[in-house]
Amino acid sequence: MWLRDDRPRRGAPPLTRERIVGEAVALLDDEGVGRLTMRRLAERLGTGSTTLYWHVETKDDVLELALDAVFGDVAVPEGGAGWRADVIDLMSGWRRAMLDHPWSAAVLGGRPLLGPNVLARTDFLYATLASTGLAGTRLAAAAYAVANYVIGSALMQVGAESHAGSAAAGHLARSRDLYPALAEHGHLDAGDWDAAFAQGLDHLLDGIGAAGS
Amino acid sequence: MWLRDDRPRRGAPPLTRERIVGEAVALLDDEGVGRLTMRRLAERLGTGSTTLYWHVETKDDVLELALDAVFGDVAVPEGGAGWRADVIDLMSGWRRAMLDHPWSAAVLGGRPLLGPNVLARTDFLYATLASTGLAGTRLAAAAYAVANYVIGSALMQVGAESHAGSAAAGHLARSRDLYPALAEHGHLDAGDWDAAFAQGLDHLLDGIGAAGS
DNA sequence: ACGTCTCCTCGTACAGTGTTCGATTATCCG
DNA sequence: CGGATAATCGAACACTGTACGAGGAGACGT
Repeated sequence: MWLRDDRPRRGAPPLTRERIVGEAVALLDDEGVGRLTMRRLAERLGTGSTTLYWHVETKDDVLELALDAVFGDVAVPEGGAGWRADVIDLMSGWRRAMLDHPWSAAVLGGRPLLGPNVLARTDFLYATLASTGLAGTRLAAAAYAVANYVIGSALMQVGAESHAGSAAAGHLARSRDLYPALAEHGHLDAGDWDAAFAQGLDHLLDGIGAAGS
Repeated sequence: MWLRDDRPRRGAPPLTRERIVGEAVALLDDEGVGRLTMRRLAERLGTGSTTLYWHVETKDDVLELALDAVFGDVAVPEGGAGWRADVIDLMSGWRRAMLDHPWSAAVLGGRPLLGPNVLARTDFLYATLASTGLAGTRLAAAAYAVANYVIGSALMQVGAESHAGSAAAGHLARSRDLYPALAEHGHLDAGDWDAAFAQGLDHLLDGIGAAGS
């Protein structure tokens, strides 16, 4: 997908890959991943559905492009505020982007993240973490740990919230005796997601900081 | 889904929910999530496709059940080896289960994890982490952090490996100047996933241990 | 023995899906 | 103006999840 070639052809056509992706994001935001259809997408763009296949190889391409577009909204910090603040900054934005587009969690699975927007932010993460003293494989592992944590967090939160207000709470309460520890300390579903995310990230960065110096 | 009722009826029928789920897992392992079809699944079971809908409400139910079945393979440690070893033990098994069934990463997205197998293991995680001194919301956040990390790790690894041997490496090399830090320290794709996972988990547990005491 | 009821199976059908293919138009270069 | 090339489109195909209603099989009360 990211290997293909899409240089602008002659005479800017009214239908571009950018327009397709933009409308796809809007459609996904409006109706969710289950309702994204080539025909529906084309309708919103005022074209025939098969026309899309001239600009895009497959529906999966649209999803991949839309996903990377979401990460394009993540602000890359200016840097210089100290590695820890910069990482927290970047990762909070990353998480917010995923929460603002909940379908991104479903699209993420089993797919390599190779879009330019993702790579640019990953690169910043590497560069920032390098100033802890980590390097090479150990740096890569630390960067992956942070990225995996934020992605997992957003994923789980989206999943839990998709169930909000349902009978899940009652279900958990009913099986109180089956899951005693869970019942005692409270499932996170009703809790403060932001604080939990910040705390977990703190733990992880504590560990990384200790390892780096 | 987990709220519904499936007590055994009169006279054990040859087609049970368990058999359906078992065959679904086998089919997913064999051919991947894109090839799971009600008709194909029914064929492997020797029944008509619409018969499945008597045992299962929707195709999504099959996926959810299959997903929880995967987590049923995760061994719950005996406990008593110390909280840290126990957590590492549980989480390594969790990760291995997801890597052994790569489709699970794709199924996970945007879905709440409420299956009994997941809950039982989450409960163990809570109970084990409680012995660090954490409790209440702070315990829940720590548990979520660990779970999110392992899920994110498996997710990313599956995604990266699904691309193995493709032109991705060449693509990254070609954009060396765009992503300098990434190029310098090496992407993880070719690296040692197991070691990276262990190191990241170490970092996280270091941070949690320091907070708990 | 018989009707009845409940569990379970299945064939048919429908509305929709992603994608292919060939024909058709629009737009530029020489 | 001719012709190549960029872009659009309609029709068609194989396949999807699922609703619906018709049936079969065995247990039960009488």
